[in-house]
Amino acid sequence: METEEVSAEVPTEPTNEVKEANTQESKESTANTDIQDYVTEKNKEGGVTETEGEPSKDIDKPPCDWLEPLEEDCDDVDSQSFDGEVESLVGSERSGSVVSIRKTAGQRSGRGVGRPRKRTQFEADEGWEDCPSLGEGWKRKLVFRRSGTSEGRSDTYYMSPRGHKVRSRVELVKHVKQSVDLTNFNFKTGQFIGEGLHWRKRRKLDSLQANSSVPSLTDAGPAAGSPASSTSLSLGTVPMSSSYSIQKDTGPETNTALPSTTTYPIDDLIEDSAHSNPPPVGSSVSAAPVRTINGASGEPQNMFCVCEKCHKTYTFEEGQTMCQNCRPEGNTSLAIIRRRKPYKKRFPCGRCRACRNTVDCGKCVSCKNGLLRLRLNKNSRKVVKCRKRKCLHPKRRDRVVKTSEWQFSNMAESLSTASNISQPTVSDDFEESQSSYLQYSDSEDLSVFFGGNDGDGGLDEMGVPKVRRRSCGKCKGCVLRTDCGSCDFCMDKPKFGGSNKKRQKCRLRQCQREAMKHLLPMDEEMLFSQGWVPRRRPRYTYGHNRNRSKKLSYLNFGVPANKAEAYVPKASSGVAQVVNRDRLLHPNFNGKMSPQLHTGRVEMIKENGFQDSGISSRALLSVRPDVLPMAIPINYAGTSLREGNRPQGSAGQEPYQEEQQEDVSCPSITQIFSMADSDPMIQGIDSNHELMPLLTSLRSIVLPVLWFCVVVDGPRLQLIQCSKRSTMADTTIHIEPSFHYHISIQGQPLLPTHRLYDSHPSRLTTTKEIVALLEDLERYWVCQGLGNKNSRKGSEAVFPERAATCDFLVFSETECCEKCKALRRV
DNA sequence: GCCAACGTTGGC
DNA sequence: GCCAACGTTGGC
Repeated sequence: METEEVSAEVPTEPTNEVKEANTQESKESTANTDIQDYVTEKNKEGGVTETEGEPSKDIDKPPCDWLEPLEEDCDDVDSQSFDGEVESLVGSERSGSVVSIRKTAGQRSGRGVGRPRKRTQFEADEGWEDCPSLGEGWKRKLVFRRSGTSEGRSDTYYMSPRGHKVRSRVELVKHVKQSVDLTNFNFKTGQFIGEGLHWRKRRKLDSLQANSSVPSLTDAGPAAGSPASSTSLSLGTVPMSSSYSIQKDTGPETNTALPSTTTYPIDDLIEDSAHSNPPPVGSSVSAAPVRTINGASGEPQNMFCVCEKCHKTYTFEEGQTMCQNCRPEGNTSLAIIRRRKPYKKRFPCGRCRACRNTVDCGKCVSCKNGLLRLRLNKNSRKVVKCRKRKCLHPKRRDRVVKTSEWQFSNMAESLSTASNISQPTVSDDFEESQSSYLQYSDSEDLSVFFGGNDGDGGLDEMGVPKVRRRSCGKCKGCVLRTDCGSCDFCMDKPKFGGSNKKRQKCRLRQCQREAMKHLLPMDEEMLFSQGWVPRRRPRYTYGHNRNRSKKLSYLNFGVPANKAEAYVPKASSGVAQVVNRDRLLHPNFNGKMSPQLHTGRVEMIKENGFQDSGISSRALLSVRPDVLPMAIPINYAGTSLREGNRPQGSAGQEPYQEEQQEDVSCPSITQIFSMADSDPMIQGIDSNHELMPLLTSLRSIVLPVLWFCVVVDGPRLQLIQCSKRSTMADTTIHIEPSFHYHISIQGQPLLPTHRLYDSHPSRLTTTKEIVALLEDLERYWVCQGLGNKNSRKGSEAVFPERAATCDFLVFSETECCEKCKALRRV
């Protein structure tokens, strides 16, 4: 049977690509041969054997309702791996890419290979090929994903002549907009339209809203199985067993599944049906569901579909997925559409008059039909929704979630009196009906802060996908709209020059309330009200840990052992503990704990400086042992818990150490407040030295982020910004015994004429004055000097060329000081 | 136990 | 299509 391809005209896809592709057919016969070779191999790898004229075995599989949430097998097995193959052919490295894929597939089969850790394919130097379309020096690279459901898919990267790696079209535009117009540039292929063959982009069906079609091996049609069709391009895609496949029929009705068909999202069909006139050929929008691409006139021809049940072809009828023989009664297009649009499903608001109505009217069409149905079949369980009870203000899922968040936010304000929290008001009817989602959503959101469930795979017990619940929307982190740009998660972001591996939210913007649930409930509010916030969002544990209790399943929101410093964000207003990896491994910690366990534990921030050590001690006791804030000891010089920091109300209780040791199942920290007694940095200063009280005070408070006080020869105190990611990196405040001070930046003194000195006393005698100075310093950053050639790159230290009278410190919104600016103009 | 890596989803 | 970032997995 001769089969011709049907254009999968999807909105936004220019059909001139299609035409162009046809004109290029003969030129690309070699490419098609390559495709055939590769697809044949892919088929073998995938265990799929498909011969010309024979139906794919996949076709015989139960239909995959592609308007339902897809199971992975529905599209992954074929489409995703094949997708990468097509992309490889699209690019300039046609043959090479195919080979690379094969290698990848082979590697994949081996156990223990796994994805690269230390160096990703993107980072690897090999595989880059010249991309002359963008200009000299530009390189392009295809990276094939090698794991999970995206295995075989490819990402396209570019590297500028300067070595900057570009991961998206947007980034690319930023780089070349001065010199190259990318309007007609195909990011995937690395070519401009008109340069060569342009395959129609494949698009994944990851969302029904995306109006995408599902590629499959059968999509390889011309390349994979049919030499006869090698002269045509498969531009459409087909799900393995589409319920809505359409093809141009060139032969008699047959029970043979065609090697290539084209599918259309139902939504497209709905929209298409609304158009009376098809768009002109070449327009980017398809107004009708079926168009031939090779009909000379461009006029639609008779279209046929494959019945999803018997796989016979039948004349296309809008909204129908089966032939007339298989079509059940009442199988109207609208019925299908309504049933298969889960992502647009709306939920009753639960508040309107209709929702509150608990009694069926008995008069509306729905009620009458329901009664009739009951008469005909008393066992019928079909729920009939009285039209008088149909929600007047249905909400989309996300709106429902927001509602619940709003409810929580208001409730959260009265956290201290948890008994005041009222349950969401929903009508009985609402609860009884299918609309329990709202209630679920509310309770689920509340559970975030009151010991809710976790780690159950993204679905609740009712099969409803969980919403993302890591944001209360009210806390300081949630309210913050700008990334700090300096935490590790920010540094990972492409916009900050990162490689997008971590893909996590800025640490400063992570929900504080969400994290607080990892503390003992009785103290959550107290800790939070006192400004304690975990530094890192909690981890969920799955897999072999999934049987652990929910509480214990949260094990860590600390910092990796080797990145403790980097994890502390810049925060002008925040006050944080200093984290020092080595000090966290102080022998005073329980010897049973591994270094990794130690440093991977919790780090806490105190948002506001505090003097009341009792608060902090109480907080410490409140934290579960396995989430103890490791940074605390550093700031508690010479003040052990037993010596006076016993929490309020704890008189008569067992000593802290013993209390901790009771819990043998969790790591414990003993004598945590005594470690500073042996601090070698303190040993260098006489206990009667005038700086000692100030040092002790500084150690007993929480300094701004990564400022740390040390004693140096003199003796004198130095407050050092320890984070090299801070704008104040390598900045030191030197406090002399006379309490006079000066500031140095990168070893250079900040001139006494600097404005910073004006707003602070000439002597720093109290912690308050010091903290004020530190916080003031955080408003500045280091002058970038004369040029930007050495401007900030990641976390590297910057030593730009400067004016002799450089101010060194300029407000962070200013690039350089006036002196350097003047020199720049010269 | 831990986390880097990345698939995935939803917003825009 | 891009982006942010949540959720999960597999290797160490």
